[in-house]
Amino acid sequence: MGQSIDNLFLESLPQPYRSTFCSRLEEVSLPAGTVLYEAEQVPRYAFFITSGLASKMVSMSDGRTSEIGLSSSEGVVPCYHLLGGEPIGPARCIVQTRVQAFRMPFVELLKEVQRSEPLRLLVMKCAQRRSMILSQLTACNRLHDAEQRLARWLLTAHDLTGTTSIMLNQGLLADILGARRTTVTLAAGALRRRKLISYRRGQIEILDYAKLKAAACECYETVRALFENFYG
Amino acid sequence: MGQSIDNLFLESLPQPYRSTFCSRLEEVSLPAGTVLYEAEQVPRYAFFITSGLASKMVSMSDGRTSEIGLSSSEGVVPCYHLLGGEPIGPARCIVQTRVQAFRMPFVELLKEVQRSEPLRLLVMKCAQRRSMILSQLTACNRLHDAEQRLARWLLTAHDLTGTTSIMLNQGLLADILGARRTTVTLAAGALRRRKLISYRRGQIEILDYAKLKAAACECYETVRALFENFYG
DNA sequence: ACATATCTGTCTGATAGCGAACATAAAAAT
DNA sequence: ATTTTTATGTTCGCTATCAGACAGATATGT
Repeated sequence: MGQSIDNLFLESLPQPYRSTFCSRLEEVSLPAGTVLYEAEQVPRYAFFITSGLASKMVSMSDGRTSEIGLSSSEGVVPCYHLLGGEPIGPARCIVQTRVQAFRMPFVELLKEVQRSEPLRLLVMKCAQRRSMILSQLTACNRLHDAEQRLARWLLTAHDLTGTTSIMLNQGLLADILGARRTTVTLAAGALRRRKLISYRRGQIEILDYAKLKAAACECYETVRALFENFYG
Repeated sequence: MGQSIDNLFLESLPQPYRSTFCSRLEEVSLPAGTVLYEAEQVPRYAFFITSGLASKMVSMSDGRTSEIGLSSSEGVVPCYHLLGGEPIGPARCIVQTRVQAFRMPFVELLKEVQRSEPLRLLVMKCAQRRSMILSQLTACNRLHDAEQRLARWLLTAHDLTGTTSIMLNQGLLADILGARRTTVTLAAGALRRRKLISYRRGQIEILDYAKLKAAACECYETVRALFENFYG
């Protein structure tokens, strides 16, 4: 029953606080395209995703975009907005594949983070991990080519969702990778020819995890390692 | 008299805590090339820079590098290592132009961050700002060309140090921008031809701030705005 | 003044990716 | 079944950057 694994952030809150906290959450199901928060705005809600994928995206004035982070059931969205400074950042967060999540009004969570030490400790740890991932991806975006980055993204998405099948077309992948759609077509075509993946009209299938990892840049492994033993 | 402005982080600690805290700091002067902390290692010291520039760099296994953050007197180095998770990240920090700083053993500061609320609040705010900068630069590295990024970097360095003159040769700029040295030569040459900058053997001068800003990508302004009114 | 090290400029061929246009194929709507 | 929409594949010329080599210029040390 690969359905609805719980959220790791919520799961690692200590009892009995966890139960109290969770009773204040509302469960929602959000289709692809839903905006979880906008750039340059205070988020309305914070989300604890239990399944699906959401991307944090930065858009430039010419309309080009690049993903700066991928979220699923591993933490809280938004994350660094909760650290006590102005909760307004340059990125927006958008659902890529239908998300199940628990949500709470953002300002309510912000207050709770100030009030509750266990909650604050977790938020800080998650923000730290997110920063380290961002560090690696900043360099990755500069130094690695489209095929390597596509392989890295697919592997990360696989790890986050626990499935080998990802519903996402090449146009959206282009937005994520900060490349042209035709560049994604070429990169995906190359991976398919080598039988590392298959796909058809928005459904991508990972066929050979080991070889796909070899095709990805080292950034995949660097980021993956940051998730090991994270919640003690 | 343009010497040694104070560190903004330290300055915004509330009294009398500030005096107590600062009495535990040791002043150091560190030449270009000094490593403030290594990748994949627990930092030995935390630094509160009062003048000079230090770059956080990520290196790939092929030896290519990219800067992921630039630090001067605006905060604390390292920053996100202080958030309570494992204080080991993918980046190293290296002095680019001689740094004056106050330092404290890293683990000592880590304990103090847990103990002192005003200190913790500041660290969290700084980590949040650093994350937002990282977000923008992740996309910038993907979407903008070498000349735009060079202009952005020079302007940011100018803002951080308060000088129009930066001591740095093109080889180091190439490491920072994640490009070849010849690419930097071309980009710098183009900016010089347009009289936005001048340089000779490692000394870069900003000649026309406004035009240089126009030559830079929007990321410069986005990042700069994150520093406005930051410390209340 | 000279030798040496370092920094900068330039050239070459090769490649990745852009930007735009258009063709084909597969799903969805009627 | 036919039409419409959407996703994918392909081509083309163009540009930025890579990767490597080498020459010239400017500091620095003696």
